[in-house]
Amino acid sequence: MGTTQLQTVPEPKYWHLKTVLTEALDSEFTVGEILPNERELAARFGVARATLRQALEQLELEGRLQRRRGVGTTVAPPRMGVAVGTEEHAWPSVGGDAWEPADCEFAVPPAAVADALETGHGEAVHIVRRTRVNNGQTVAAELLYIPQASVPELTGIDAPSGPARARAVLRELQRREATGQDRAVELGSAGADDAKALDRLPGAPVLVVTTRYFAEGRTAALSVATYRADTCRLTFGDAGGVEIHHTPERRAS
Amino acid sequence: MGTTQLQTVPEPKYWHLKTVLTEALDSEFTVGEILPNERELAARFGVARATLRQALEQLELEGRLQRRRGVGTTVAPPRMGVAVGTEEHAWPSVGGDAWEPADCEFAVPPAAVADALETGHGEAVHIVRRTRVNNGQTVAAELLYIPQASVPELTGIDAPSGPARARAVLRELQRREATGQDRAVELGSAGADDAKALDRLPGAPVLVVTTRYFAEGRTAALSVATYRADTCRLTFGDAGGVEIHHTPERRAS
DNA sequence: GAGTGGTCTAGACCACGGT
DNA sequence: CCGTGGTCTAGACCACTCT
Repeated sequence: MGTTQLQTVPEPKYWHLKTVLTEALDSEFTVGEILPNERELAARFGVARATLRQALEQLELEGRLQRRRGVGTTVAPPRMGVAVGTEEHAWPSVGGDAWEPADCEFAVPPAAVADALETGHGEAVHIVRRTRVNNGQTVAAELLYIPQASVPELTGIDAPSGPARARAVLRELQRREATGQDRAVELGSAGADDAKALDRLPGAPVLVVTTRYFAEGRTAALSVATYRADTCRLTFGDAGGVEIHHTPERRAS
Repeated sequence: MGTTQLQTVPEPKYWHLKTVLTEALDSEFTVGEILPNERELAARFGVARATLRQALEQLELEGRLQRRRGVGTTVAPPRMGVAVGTEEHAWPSVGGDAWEPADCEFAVPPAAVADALETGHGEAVHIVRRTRVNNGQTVAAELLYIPQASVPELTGIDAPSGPARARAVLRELQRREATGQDRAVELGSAGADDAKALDRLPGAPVLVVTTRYFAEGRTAALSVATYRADTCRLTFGDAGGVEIHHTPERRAS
């Protein structure tokens, strides 16, 4: 079966639209430029707005467009590479990339998390919430589950919650030199709280990175981090990750 | 799953619908079970079919449902963990997981690929196409770009194309002991050919894994693999990857 | 042929951002 | 306030799969 498809299959309109728009983006638009609004684009292409939107949704999924209610549709910059799995716990901000502790509580985690942590199902753990900010944009929201056993020397004299508490727990965890292994990536959709943290609408596509941290042979912590799928390219390994662009980009002047 | 009333809340209907359906899936359905058709579901919830479909689309994106035209909507099994980055080139089928060479050609790659390979822009390379089959399902389609310099001893006496040729190129590449590094993962949508290989519709969400292989200090090959985002959870590292389930699943009896 | 999901239309109203 | 994208409706027809 050759790659040439000269079949008489009717290509869906939104698919053809997407192709046309992609070519237009490559040749006639610059990063950050605002597209005509949906009603005008639909009229220009002679399709219903819903059909036009189907094409725009795909392009947004692929990171080519950015749409914001009340503002408009803009041409998105190439996805930013976000390193995963190197020095996740690095405290100092390196190259405009940093984790910012947001909150901490001591509560019972979901059953599935308790299983992975090998703790009892009713057992409370430290739950640290933090966000990852890269070049001014929040690219990820993370929930870190840390059993009390992993931070035994943590006393209760600090603040019971809030960023200060989060910092204290993380500092204690870091003293144990937990190393991340057993990492998994899958597609998900942002929940209400994650969506707010990531400045997206609920249901926005996210890449869910689940990491199990080990220290001294035991599971020291479990991290569930949701990354914006539209703007992020997750990179692994020591180097910066491969970057394959659709087309040599023109830059806004 | 009774007829629940939708309140006049700022929460979108499809979002609430998704929540209700999620709970129903957890409690009242078993893996593989067929849901009522869209028209009936829409009527049962008192919404338009388009709205119902919006909820189903999200659930399919999250890997909870599987929809097939002409068949129906079924409850999807938990995502399968697919190891990435360990023994990608492993020849023998291990545990029902294997790469199957499909084709090979000698052609000029896209400019972006040539850049990553550090070859000239007009220079032809070997392009191997193969698919990854896991437990009977095709979970990934890959394009492997291999410069002639990486397989210098490859002679032209073999078949010029086809699976046999693909096997020969891969064998030669493996002799160089290329190791994968510099890996990146991002969200994409399946093209026409990938969609066909993955048994999905064009535009289906995929996880694009880009890997640069090194041998003797040089870039030996570049791999662009698209994994089905609905059924796959990509796992990294030596172990099997973390598995977080929504809910303790019931099994079809 | 019957039944399913996939595409498409032409409207309407809502929520939000900037003025 | 206006203009934007987001949600929603009630239809219609098409492509596909199974029997």
